[in-house]
Amino acid sequence: MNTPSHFFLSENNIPFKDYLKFGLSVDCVVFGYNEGKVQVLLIERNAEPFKGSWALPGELVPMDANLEDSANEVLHNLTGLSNIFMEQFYTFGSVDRHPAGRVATVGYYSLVGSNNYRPIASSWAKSIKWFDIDDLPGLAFDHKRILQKGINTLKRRVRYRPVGFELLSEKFTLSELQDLYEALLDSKFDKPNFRKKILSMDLLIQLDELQENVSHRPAKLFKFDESRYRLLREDGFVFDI
Amino acid sequence: MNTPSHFFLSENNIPFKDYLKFGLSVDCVVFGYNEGKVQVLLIERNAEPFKGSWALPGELVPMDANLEDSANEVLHNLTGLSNIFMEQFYTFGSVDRHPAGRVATVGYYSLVGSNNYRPIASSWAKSIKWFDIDDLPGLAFDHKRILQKGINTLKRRVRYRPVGFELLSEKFTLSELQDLYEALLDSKFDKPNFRKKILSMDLLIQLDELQENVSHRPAKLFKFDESRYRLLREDGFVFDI
DNA sequence: AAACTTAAAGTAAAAAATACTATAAGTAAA
DNA sequence: TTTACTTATAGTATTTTTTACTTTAAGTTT
Repeated sequence: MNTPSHFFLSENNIPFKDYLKFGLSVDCVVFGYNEGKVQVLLIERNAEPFKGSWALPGELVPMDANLEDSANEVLHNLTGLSNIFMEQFYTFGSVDRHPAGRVATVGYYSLVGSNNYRPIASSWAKSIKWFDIDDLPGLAFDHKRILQKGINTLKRRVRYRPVGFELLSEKFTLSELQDLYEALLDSKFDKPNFRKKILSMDLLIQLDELQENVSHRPAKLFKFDESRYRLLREDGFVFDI
Repeated sequence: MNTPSHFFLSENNIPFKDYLKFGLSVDCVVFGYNEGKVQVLLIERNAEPFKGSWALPGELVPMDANLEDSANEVLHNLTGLSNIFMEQFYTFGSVDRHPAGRVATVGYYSLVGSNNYRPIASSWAKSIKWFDIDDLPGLAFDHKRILQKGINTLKRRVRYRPVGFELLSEKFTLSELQDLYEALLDSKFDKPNFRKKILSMDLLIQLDELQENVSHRPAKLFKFDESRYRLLREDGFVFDI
């Protein structure tokens, strides 16, 4: 075949409009972090196909909506939150991935801080639930593959971008941060060395507050210095853990 | 709005088939490397819209073709080559990105070794040409943005994956490799140190051959040890330059 | 007050990155 | 055929970073 790009009429005389029969959807891998475990938010479908199956939250993109807007809407419907960290990671378009037509889906992942999440009451889905990423149910469509790719992407990107902070409360201790990174990268770090490394990046603001309700010496609280990060990045700094 | 994922009929009663009106295309950022310059292959369109403009090679995905197959076909038509390194990097789906309909496009980048490329005679496009990535013409559609994202992606990924080798001939000298990395990352490295770093990874096979037709001491030729790389990766090794 | 737990600072050894020097091995010009 | 020139390649010493480990601090619980 020899179909040039974006022709109104291709060389083999297939009219342009015959190419306009795709569905496009977005599917969101929503990551959370709780009690040392990285989690994802799944919905239980309440419509065919795959009614009753667990699935990634997503929607068919309306003809007049941009992809990002559509993904943000899914997230907003699900959590009630706006302005959540979100990034596209991959597009899945196998011919047979949807039983009812040719639907390509664009995968987004987002990170929900543990203090941020409010479950939403809606007819959206039969139920919504957090699952540990190492204890997942079977999923509808090709969502297993999408989810796995999302997890791999997060695990890779977390080393080179300060995305980890998005998963914590705004204020956190260095030990909490370390626990998170250990869960994400499944490895262990030496505590004093982890402190030194993180602090030497000069990306954290130490607050005048201490941890509360712990039965031991409380740790100092920190928050991520967003504006300083932007500044450093302009000078070519690359976050690396 | 409240459109759940993949319903046959959405809650606001829009029939499923009314969502199936997207076009889907692939656009390829084909990277090459020549005389110390990183280049991309562009085509001059010979059909409306944007007839006469430079553009990324791409095509509308046929209803019965997978995305990767479609991208591979574009590349095959363009260069006559198969089995070229290729990776998806981002999907662009703005409502108004195509003047003739709602067309989302999936961006792929590929790397063509400098010994590999054979220009193709075809009705594909008015002309095909390599451009240095720091001296690009205006482009059709939103291809400027797509290309820029492709370049950024390559520059980021090149640090953590041994993609650089794909851009050289199968056999190369360490100085050639260094020049390539200096062009990709625009920075300079100390020559003896670069050698040591690369060789210490144990990813190169030293051949019993020397560079030819140079007016100075010829360097030893090396090739990339693909199978060893796969092996190391299984043990968690991450290429890092 | 003593035992316990985690925070946080400090220190020394090992490893890696960096800067630089020296030598080798070819071509080209005198 | 020697000398100059260019690039390859080996080697070394210094600095910086990472790693492993020790010590002290500051709270809670018994």
